[in-house]
Amino acid sequence: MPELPETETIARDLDRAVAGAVVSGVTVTHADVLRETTPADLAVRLVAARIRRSWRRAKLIVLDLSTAEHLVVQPRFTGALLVDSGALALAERRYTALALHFVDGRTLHYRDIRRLGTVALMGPDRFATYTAGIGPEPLDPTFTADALRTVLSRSGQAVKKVLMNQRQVAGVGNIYATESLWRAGIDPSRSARRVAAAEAQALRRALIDVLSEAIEARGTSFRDYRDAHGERGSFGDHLAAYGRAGLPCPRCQSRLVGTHAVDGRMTVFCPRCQR
DNA sequence: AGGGGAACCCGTACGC
DNA sequence: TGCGTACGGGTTCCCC
Repeated sequence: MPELPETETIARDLDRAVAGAVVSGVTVTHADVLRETTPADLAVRLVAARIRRSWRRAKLIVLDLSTAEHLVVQPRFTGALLVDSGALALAERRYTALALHFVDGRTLHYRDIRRLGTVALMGPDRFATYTAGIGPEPLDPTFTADALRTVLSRSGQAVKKVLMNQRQVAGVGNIYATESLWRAGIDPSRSARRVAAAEAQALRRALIDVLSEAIEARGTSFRDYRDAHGERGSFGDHLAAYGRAGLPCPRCQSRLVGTHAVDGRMTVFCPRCQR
């Protein structure tokens, strides 16, 4: 389940690997991952295009093309982008849904075991509209405490749910919402608009710190996540709350509680130091 | 507006 | 051993 740090890791690795590569062909083996395009249309629009760069927006990997179009990959749970220079094992290619072949002989696989992930091809206008609907990037300088407070004040929903809503804040999912709320000492179920200014400031700090540290660690490998080299991230060793229900809170030693009460998603928090 | 539920998909875990 | 079924998980969409 790649969130912001995992997606950032993939996008950076991919940028090093395939920026400048020119597409020579496209193979679609599972068309159901495609959005806003078809296999035939994809081939027409991608062949001869050069990949300008690979970057991240929210939990999306965006490949900018020389045609001014954008290939937008949303890996969801099991999606992965793997660069094959000829050494990729057959088992790794088994779940390829889409492959871009490059003039230099390499292949970029979009592999997705459960195929809930998506790949869309968007023109510049469509891409602009699409990204305009996504909330601010937490690591952007414009994501100030005031900006976060404005977002939170607009909703009476649980603060954790608001953090995870991509229209409100970009790139934050269950792991990093859980961790940042633990660090900020805020109960995940508390109404967003009841988060005070000082708390919003602490929450902003916690989000930025947690996400930055996780990028440094190349992400958290829970279940299937692997980076573009097939490697795991190491931030899992630093999680204080996520996945630790029943274990002692690292801050106050109280027993961490796991609940599905917020948005039907597993939430772990410390009932003593998160209020 | 906000809440609930379904759909998307298939490996994994489990029951028999 | 094998077959059948429930489950999870982020996002979107639909309905109340």
